Amino acid sequence: MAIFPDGGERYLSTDLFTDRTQSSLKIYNTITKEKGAFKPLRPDEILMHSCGPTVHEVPHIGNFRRFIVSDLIRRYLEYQGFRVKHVMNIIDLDDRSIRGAEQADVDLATYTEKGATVFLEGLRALNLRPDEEYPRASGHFDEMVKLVEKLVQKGFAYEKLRSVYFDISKLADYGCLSNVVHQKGEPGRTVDLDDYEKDSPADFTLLKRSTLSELKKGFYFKTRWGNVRPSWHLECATAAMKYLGETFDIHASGADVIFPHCENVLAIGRAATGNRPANYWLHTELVLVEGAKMSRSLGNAVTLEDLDKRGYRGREVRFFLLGSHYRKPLHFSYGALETAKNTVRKLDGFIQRLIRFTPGNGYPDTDQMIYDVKQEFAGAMDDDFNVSGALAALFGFIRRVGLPLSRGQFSESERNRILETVQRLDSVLGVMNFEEEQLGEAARLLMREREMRRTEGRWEEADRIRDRLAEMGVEISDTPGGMVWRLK
RNA sequence: GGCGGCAUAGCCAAGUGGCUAAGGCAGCGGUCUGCAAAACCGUUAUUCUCCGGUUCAAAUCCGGAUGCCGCCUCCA
Repeated sequence: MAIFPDGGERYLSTDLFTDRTQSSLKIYNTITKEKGAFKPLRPDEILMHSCGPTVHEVPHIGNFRRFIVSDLIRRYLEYQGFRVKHVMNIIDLDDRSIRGAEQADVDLATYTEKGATVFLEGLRALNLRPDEEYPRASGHFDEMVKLVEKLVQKGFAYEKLRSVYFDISKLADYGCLSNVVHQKGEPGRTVDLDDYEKDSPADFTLLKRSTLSELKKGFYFKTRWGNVRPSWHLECATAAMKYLGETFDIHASGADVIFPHCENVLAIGRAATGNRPANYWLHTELVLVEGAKMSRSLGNAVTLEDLDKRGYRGREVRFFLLGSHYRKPLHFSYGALETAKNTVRKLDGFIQRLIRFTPGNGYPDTDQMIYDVKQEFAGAMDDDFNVSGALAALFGFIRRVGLPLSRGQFSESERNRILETVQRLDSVLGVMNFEEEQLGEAARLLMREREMRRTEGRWEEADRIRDRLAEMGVEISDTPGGMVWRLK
């Protein structure tokens, strides 16, 4: 047993102890229905695909949840020392976009621009790490056709009345992701057989014959089968395989689209290459509002803009969407958002106190505390991204640091190590603010004036100045060590 | 009807067989303060929806009940 002068923390956290081939991360895989060890395809780089959004309208925060989860996963893998290549395709070629563009009498690109722009702005507001690029379905039609040709050649797809369908009876184990079993003559409840011209109602669309009005407006692509538009499943499968290759590590999506969408992306990949396109299939649960799925059609959708108007910033929304486990539904309410806001404020206060700290003679437990929080944090995240456990570790650390910090016991280098640790944990969470708050000259003068009034015992005047500072957004507290302030 | 999932304090939430059931928010008590606020200290579930079973031992496993959510091949 070696004894390190600094408690070993710095030594143990170096790369010497990071064996990436032996990652202790466990991930729940929707295909196997169990948590298992994560084994990356390559030693240093993770390839990850997230089903992107449709952009026929402005996204709501329920849409954003799974992107934040993808971001959390990506950040945690990066925290573990992996490089992550993440691809998220933007679906700007779906039926609703086409219908919307038709009705608005504009071309498709114009129609989808707003949704796409607001979506990308949302990613920034919610502090998601940017990808290299965000491929759009509309720019990848040739690749889609090539993929369909391959499926037709291999006998997995057929043309009927100028549409091309995927024949699921040709693929053994179709349904292995969602467990949807196809029984003869017993289609699901919502199947209206009159709407179908496929060989079997269970087959899914790859390329759909364009309607007359779509043809008139020019919303179609020419192929050897006729004038068509692609299906969402084909778009997703094409983008993932183009940017990540035939086999990648992680496919992330929403629990509401396991079937049919992800099942069909999996089917296309397996049919085309003989292998599963992704090894790990993750699905984030939904955001619920008063017990029902948040969706535009139910009229309960809340957008980032709505929340911004009510005074909730991106970091606060991020914390709310991040705060509970991704495989559990998340109940939206303004009360819950208020909780998130208070919690983020508490974190901000802690950071500001660390930044403006009073140096002391040193606190011997510092390195042990740092070692513990990193262990607990990683232990929780390794367990299928247990954010609640990771946050508990963080808050436990903050509590342990709190007393010595309030007494001014930490040395400068200890304070710096604590700050670095919190920064490192936040490289995963992405909810904290490490910029020192600045005070304006006017506020500074008022504070000096108040201090004078207080020493003179003119309490009413001092209180009036405190109120004025509060109006300016500066919160004043009188502590044994003197007046302290922070921004509201 | 089929498939998948959920139920833990006032609210949110971790815990999937064994140490006092994490943590957050809110609340309450205290220290400090001219008053406040912040900070810090302390406190808040003999019990995990209900009933039965297995076990030396169950929030955790099994059976059943109740309530709730998502999906069921158009579209997303």
